[in-house]
Amino acid sequence: MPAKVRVRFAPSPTGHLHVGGARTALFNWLYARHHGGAFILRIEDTDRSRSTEENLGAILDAMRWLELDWDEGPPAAGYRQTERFDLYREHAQRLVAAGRAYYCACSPEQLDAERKAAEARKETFRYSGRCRDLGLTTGALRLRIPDEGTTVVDDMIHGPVTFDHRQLDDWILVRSDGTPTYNFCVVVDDVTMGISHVIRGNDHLSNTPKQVLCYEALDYPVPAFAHVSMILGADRARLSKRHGATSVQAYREAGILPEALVNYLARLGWSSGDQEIFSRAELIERFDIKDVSSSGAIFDQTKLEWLNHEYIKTLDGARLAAAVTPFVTAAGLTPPADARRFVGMLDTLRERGKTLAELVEVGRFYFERPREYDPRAAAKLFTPEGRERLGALRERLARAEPFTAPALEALYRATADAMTVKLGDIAQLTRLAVTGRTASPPIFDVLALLGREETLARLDAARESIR
RNA sequence: GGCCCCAUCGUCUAGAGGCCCAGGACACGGCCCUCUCAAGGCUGAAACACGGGUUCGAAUCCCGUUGGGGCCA
Repeated sequence: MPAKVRVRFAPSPTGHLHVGGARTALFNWLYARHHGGAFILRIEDTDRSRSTEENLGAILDAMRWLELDWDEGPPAAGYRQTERFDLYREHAQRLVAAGRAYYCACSPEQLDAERKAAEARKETFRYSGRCRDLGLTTGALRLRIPDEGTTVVDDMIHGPVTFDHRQLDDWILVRSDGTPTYNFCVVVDDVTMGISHVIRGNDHLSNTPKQVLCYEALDYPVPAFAHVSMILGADRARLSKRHGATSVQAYREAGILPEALVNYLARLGWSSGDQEIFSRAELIERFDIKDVSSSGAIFDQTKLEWLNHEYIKTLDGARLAAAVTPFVTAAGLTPPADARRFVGMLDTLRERGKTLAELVEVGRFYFERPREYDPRAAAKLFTPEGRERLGALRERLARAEPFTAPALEALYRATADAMTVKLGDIAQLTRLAVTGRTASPPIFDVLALLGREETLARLDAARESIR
């Protein structure tokens, strides 16, 4: 029987949740949910100078927004590295006692000189191991690495990766000031938390043999590893701020739906046949770490927006309304009090905006009267003749019964015939008068949603503007 | 610099020796639909980095080159 699956995501609260981190978290989460295991959240906050509570809060918030719920982790105690120093100290002592680690008193200057000398000889610098058998009791604690042989990391994505011990240093576990190093904390944490599978970014692959040797020195079973490729910018360099938005929060603020971001991130480097859209349940069912690609993937915002649009098009009306409301408010507008009317408006908008923010932009006229009319269209349509037509339309609309889209369309078609003009002529004229623009949802839907009173008021205002 | 990882359309990918003169999706072009804009339907252009092997046969296996990325400094 395979051991119970326990995976973890370990962000540093030195910034917001990066989309690359979010994808790593997602893969861990999916792996846990697929196998009925546990997903653990651990906070790597040993870098006290750059870690803040605000960042931690923002990360937890982003995780919750993505609905990546954790089975263990904050706010429970013991899931922050700053709360675990006793554990690191204890394990360091064990290694010393077992003779697997030793103190090194070499000064930085000495090491530096050796490094320069090695460079001068065109050799790779590697710590000499001078202090190995001195039996020192202070200084930096180093792990004793075998001189010969290799360590093979059997990666679930990359397969076996061999590292020659001659390339590895006796690396430092604890600095001379007593603080444990990152790689050592990670090993101790993963071991003490019973992590079975370490799914993390590709940037950690090179450090893995050092960690494996540390597990072995500690006489602990080595977990399985899966190194996921990194997310790249358009220039194939690691995705960073200079490429634009990188944080989950930024996408949230841009009006991306969490299910769309999850779907996009899952599909970035992972696939299941030709399928593009996956519900969360399908993702959990289909996800297999073995299907994750070993090559880096460029973050394509255009495709994210396409996916977001797909979700916007199919989202339940009430949920869409709830999701859009903060964006309406943020634009300084107010959604209609009548929830059904609001949903009706959104139904005409959802095909026309790829993000929640765009929905508001494209449907702005629903929430406020046009402040101005498209100048080019106005020059063409708001003529004395246009004014007259608007007047005729106004009279008919005042009597239209019922004031519904199909009825209004019939009315307009009859009117066009009576005026011997094309439907488009009076439809565009009306659109400009009511929305101020030349593009909008079907104009009859718009009029019906706005209601008779508002429609007539806007037609009057438009006629007023024609002088 | 040393070590490690990676390499299919512009992008995300399918492909685990013959099903592939390479399939899907985004983006892009055309046509249709149409009160505008969208959405939708149909359709087009677009890739196995290069060079050697192995094999009857290679996008798929091996070696090298080139290019990109990462880690250690």
